[in-house]
Amino acid sequence: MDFVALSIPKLLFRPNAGVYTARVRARKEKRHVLPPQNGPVSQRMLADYLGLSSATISLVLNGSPVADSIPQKTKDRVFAAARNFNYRPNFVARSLRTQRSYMIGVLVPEVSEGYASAVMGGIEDQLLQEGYFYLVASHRHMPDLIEEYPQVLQRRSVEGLIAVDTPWTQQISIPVVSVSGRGKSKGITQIVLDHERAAELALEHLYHLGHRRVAFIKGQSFSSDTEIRWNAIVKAAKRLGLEIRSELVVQLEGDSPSPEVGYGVTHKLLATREDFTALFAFNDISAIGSIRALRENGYRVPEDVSVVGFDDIQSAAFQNPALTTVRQPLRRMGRLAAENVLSSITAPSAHKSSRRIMVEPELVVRESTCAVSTRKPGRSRRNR
Amino acid sequence: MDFVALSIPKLLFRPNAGVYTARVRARKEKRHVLPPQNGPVSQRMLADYLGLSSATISLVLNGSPVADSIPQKTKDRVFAAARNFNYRPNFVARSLRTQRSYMIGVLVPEVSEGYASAVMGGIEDQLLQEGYFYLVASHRHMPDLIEEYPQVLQRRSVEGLIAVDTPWTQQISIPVVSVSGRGKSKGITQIVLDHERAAELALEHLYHLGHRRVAFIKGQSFSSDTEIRWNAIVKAAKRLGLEIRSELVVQLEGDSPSPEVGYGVTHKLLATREDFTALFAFNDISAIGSIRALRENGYRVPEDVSVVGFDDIQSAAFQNPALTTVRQPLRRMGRLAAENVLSSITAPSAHKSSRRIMVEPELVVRESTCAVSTRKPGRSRRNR
DNA sequence: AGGCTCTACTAAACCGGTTTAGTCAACACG
DNA sequence: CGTGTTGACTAAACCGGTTTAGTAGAGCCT
Repeated sequence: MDFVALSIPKLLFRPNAGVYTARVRARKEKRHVLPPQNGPVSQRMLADYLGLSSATISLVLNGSPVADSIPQKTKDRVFAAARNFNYRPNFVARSLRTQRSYMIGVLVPEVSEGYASAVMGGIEDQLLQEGYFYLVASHRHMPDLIEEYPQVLQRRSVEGLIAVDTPWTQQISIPVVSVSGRGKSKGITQIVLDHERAAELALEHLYHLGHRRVAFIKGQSFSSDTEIRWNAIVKAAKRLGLEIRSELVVQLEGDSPSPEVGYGVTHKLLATREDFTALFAFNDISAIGSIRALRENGYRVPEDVSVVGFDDIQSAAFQNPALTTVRQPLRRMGRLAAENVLSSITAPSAHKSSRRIMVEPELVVRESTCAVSTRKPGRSRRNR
Repeated sequence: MDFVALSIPKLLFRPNAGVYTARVRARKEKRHVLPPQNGPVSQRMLADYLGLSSATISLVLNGSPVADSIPQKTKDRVFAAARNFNYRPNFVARSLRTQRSYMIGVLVPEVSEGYASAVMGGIEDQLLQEGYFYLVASHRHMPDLIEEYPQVLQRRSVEGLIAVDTPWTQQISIPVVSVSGRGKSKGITQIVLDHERAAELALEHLYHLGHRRVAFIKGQSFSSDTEIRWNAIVKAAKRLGLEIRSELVVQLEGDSPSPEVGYGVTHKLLATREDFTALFAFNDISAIGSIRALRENGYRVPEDVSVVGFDDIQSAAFQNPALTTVRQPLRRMGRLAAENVLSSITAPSAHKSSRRIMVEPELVVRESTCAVSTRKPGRSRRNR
């Protein structure tokens, strides 16, 4: 009784109570009203036009099993009207109800950088194919942004995250896949290069060419690959019996994405007047800078010093000399990352534990390496 | 009367009529229920906890003027609860109601390409700063994708579009800004390089160095800059009194983003055995390929042939020789594009007509150009 | 006692779909 | 004649906010 008492006022206070009833009446009278032409066509307009309910439209258009009992004739009317009026379901409304956004967040240090954009290319290939889009945020290695963006993206209702070359420490409730990131957190899937194999490829190549005094350029401390790659190098060198002399190891510094960083550090290396016949750079960018520094100091590449890069960026093949380098299959890594977030989203039970997916590097031999020259002492003499 | 008759059944058929009434009662009894811990906190949970309505929460948190009459004490309670329970409004729900997505669509030929990713860097800078995100789609110059993606993005409720290096013919109801695209459609804003100035800078530089026989590499026919840049070159050449000999003009072909395309076309040029002392390439990528081809044919760069590139991509400075090139301020163009979509969105009345915003190029002189050598005949002899 | 103004809030419509639990008429069966 | 069953469809809850129109109650005036 008080149920009625409480509820009746609701009726009276309804600003446009009755409009729906009117609509039903219109429907019953088979008044097929053409929707007035303003903005996009909604499901409701279609329903009114056809003298059906919006529920029916939804069921039919989505091919729901509930619509099995609806005769083909009616379905055809719905399909025809949808096509004629160019009906497009409102994505936001659907997202709200289904709790699906079909969006992935992508975290990168910087979009305009070759490494990240190559990976993004692969991510895109895969995602768009599966009907997903992605939101990108670049943190430029700033810790507070690395902390904040995952939250912001999650608030934007992304269903998963891909972190490229980004250290990851957070716990988050959506699937995360990292591409060559320092992953400490459990529960995230990592796509990593087989660094041991990469180091092996490069060092074996140099070793077989007769190089014994090899200099190294380590990556910047903030780069997530620096440590793991260095450890792999140490291991591979030990296996080959190649001595790593600390005087021949320098480290990149600074956040510039230009070869400048490799250039400076190589000058520093040369200033020590230590002897070496080969140089293994952290990446192609720094290798390019190194070559320039070597040249300016009177060394020929590869005759006096062989140089090996890493990554195989686009311009590596068109340097002078063309760079010998260890290729990371960046595009494939991006694609793998996308595949894995998607499968974690659609089958949340599987892949819940930390997984590591290794991809194999490839040595691309071009012109920046050659066998240790027999007239090597000549170079040495010139140097001292 | 029949109004009541029609409406009463609605009450009776309500599956869970009464739950709301119960909630109101709870509120009145000041039962501050802790929201059960599952998933993110909703506005409703906050409302129940505080014994207020969700409307109040919304009004207070959004600083609506309607909330002016609400005492500070109540507001503080709301703020405190929101903070304590880490309340984050559901973005999708808000989008649905306000019809704002704070998302922009970005159309590019290919994400992993240097040109597009540089522009995207600028777009991102600006958008993220203003609280917007963007969805990227790459069409790889495929006409059907160029047609389709704008629709798909619009269905995804983007509030504006930025088309980078993409021909644009459609009419669309949201603001569009193109960056160096062939824009035929009215109503879109274009960010374009001052190509006349660019051609002038490059040709004047070569002319003043004494070059009179200049070869040209035109862009691929699908690239939106090709035509306009070529016209600018023709115009600038005429002004300088520099003859453009059709035997010295070749055109890039194929969609490869590598210097390969410039390499092949330069070989073809050399095969004609026509004489030239300088080469103006369509972009840095093709200039790099050209230099390689020239070298392989025994020409020194810049002593025998000066080469000018276009764009000033990252690796241009670290080529050997470092490339002289016309710099496009790509990042700034991206930022401008973003600024302009945003202002079209927030002030739809202004900027409704087609606007063109020109940005100025800059000549970056490095090592790939020099004055025509006095021993130029020597080169010629060697060639024939 | 009735009317008016304020203050402090709330009900409920609304955004535009999806989905569950029904309804209702017609027919079949015992 | 009552009782299932089925075919065709719909009401309304729901997603989680925003926003408009309105209410209840207190204080003041006359």
